Amino acid sequence: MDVPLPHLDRPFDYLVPEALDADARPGVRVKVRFAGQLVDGWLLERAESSEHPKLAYLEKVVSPVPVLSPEVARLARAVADRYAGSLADVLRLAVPPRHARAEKAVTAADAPPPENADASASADADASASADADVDADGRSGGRAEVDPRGWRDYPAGPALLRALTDGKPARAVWSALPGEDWADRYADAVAATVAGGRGAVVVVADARDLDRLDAALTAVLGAGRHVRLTAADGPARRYRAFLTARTGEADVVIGTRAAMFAPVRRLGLVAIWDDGDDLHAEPRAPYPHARDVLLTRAQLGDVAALVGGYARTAEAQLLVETGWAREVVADRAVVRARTPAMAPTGDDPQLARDPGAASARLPSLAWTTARDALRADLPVLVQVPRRGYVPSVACADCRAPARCPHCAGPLALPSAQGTPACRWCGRVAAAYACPECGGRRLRASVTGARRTAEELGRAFPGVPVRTSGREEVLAGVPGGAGLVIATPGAEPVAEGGYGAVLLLDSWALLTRADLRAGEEALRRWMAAAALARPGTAGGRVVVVADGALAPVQALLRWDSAWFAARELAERRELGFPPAVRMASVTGVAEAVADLLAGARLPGDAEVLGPVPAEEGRERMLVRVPRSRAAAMAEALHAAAGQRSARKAADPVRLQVDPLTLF
DNA sequence: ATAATAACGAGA
DNA sequence: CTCGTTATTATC
Repeated sequence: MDVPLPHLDRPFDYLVPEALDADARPGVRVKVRFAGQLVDGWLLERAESSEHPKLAYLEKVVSPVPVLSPEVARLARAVADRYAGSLADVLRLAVPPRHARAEKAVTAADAPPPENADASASADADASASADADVDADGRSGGRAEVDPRGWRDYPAGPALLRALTDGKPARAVWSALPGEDWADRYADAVAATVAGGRGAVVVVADARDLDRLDAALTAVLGAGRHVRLTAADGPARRYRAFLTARTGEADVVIGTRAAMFAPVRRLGLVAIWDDGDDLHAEPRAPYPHARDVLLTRAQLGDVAALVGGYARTAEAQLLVETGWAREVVADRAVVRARTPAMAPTGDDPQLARDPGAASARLPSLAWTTARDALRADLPVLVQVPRRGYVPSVACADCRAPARCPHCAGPLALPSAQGTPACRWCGRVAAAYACPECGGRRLRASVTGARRTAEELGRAFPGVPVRTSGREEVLAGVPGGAGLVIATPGAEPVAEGGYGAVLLLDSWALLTRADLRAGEEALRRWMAAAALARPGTAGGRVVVVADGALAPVQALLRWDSAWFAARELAERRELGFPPAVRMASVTGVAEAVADLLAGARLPGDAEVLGPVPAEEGRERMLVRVPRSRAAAMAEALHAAAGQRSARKAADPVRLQVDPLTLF
């Protein structure tokens, strides 16, 4: 039933009229009369009989295409259960809205497949045997030919991973990519290995740029037509068309943003996610599932291999490794050292005054000389700056001159509305700030975006082309010669041949966020930028403007995010934070939150924490349980939400399991 | 949303 | 004890 009310989150029985018998197959959309009105619904299964005494008839089959595959139906139920949500909410995410014209175009070409094509949904031998027969009949797969592991040879466990994929084994890997790694090529290899074994794949990336890169890499390996892109950004018609192409089995490799995480794929053999720490992987609509968890659930349910990769490792990925659920795929230290650019932290800057160029660019002198040297060697330089509006820097309230750190001339910023200003570069607190221009002591928030930084740097390095890549315009790549590239995190273009220097200027903004993931996120963004530099042996250098003693900075310098992730996970165990435990947040007006929690039959060892202030007028309570009680907690909260919705409680309450931000 | 149904209380 | 009204709950 396509109604989001949690107390109606269960199947209902209907009679199938003679006229609809042929079309009324599991997986089709239907309309039924429910409580007097016509509502949309899903036909989940056909049955001979019903417990229910008085059944109504199915009103209509919206379309005979069984868009909901058995595997996805099962997955959606599991995801709803994990996230204390309703099946209807998950199905809204899993099956894109119908587009009649697109449907006509696709189904005219080929008829929907017989149900036994969904071999991945069941582990039964008959289904997989017939699946193998299909492959040979298709002539699409040349048996079990081994795929060239190419760049995977740099990782001792890499070739074995590809072999396992080709052999159809449910291998599970957490991959830490080397700096300079062409991750898209490696993912294309993994998909090719899966396809060589006669199975399909789903790969999820964070944004359109990563998707384009993966698309190109896959086209190079598989050719066109074997894979399909599925992303909400393509619009309803193309999205539905891509969805149907996968559903009919015409394409058995689906790549996309998180809209693709539920994509129906015939004989699914591999689910993969790149850069699982990117917060774009968290679905903002109820029940707020995370792409990584949806894919891992899929792997778990379906005897499917899983690949979780990134330059940086998340605490969640670390947990997979530590529990033995997945194996890590990492390079040997010697290889890491050979590939890593030369890295140096810089905070204190006693030489600032002696470098007029650095002063005018408002850069610490090590950063400035590093950039200068790279430009002289005719190599591009990447400067990573905070996203506009991310953490506002401040200016004098009287004369509007930007407030600069008295010590290193870095921009000052206000960590919170009433906090004292602190330097974004060296972190020093400027308690007794006085404007050097007019002597004013009052500050106002201002924003120095990428464009402004670009202007300043352009003046410091005259004659050098300056490009910016940020929210408005994201560059995919830049040429190899001398040039400055100013980019916000996540928008760093790839440079031909690699950058000669990468300057990471936003350390303060990243590290001082009041967020559980601040350190992890900083490291992730730094590594993503540093990965674009040449190896140290080829002149690549990275300067991070931050205290070299900080753990995330240490992890960057050693290119060891596994170490950092282990540390991070240990800390979260100690503090009792996810992913070491399972948490849920309950958000709403105070009475509603209290009402829901009062009605929830939580497991005995559940802790209720809070309230934490949320958006205006709301409050937020956190429920914490050991991971072994996760299912019970989700069930209890979902049931309590059901009770409330059944008695039509006025104020809505938002339930989020493992929310991305806790404070 | 709306109908069935349980709960309740006033009047006979 | 019944009838009429109101809260509750299920909705195939």
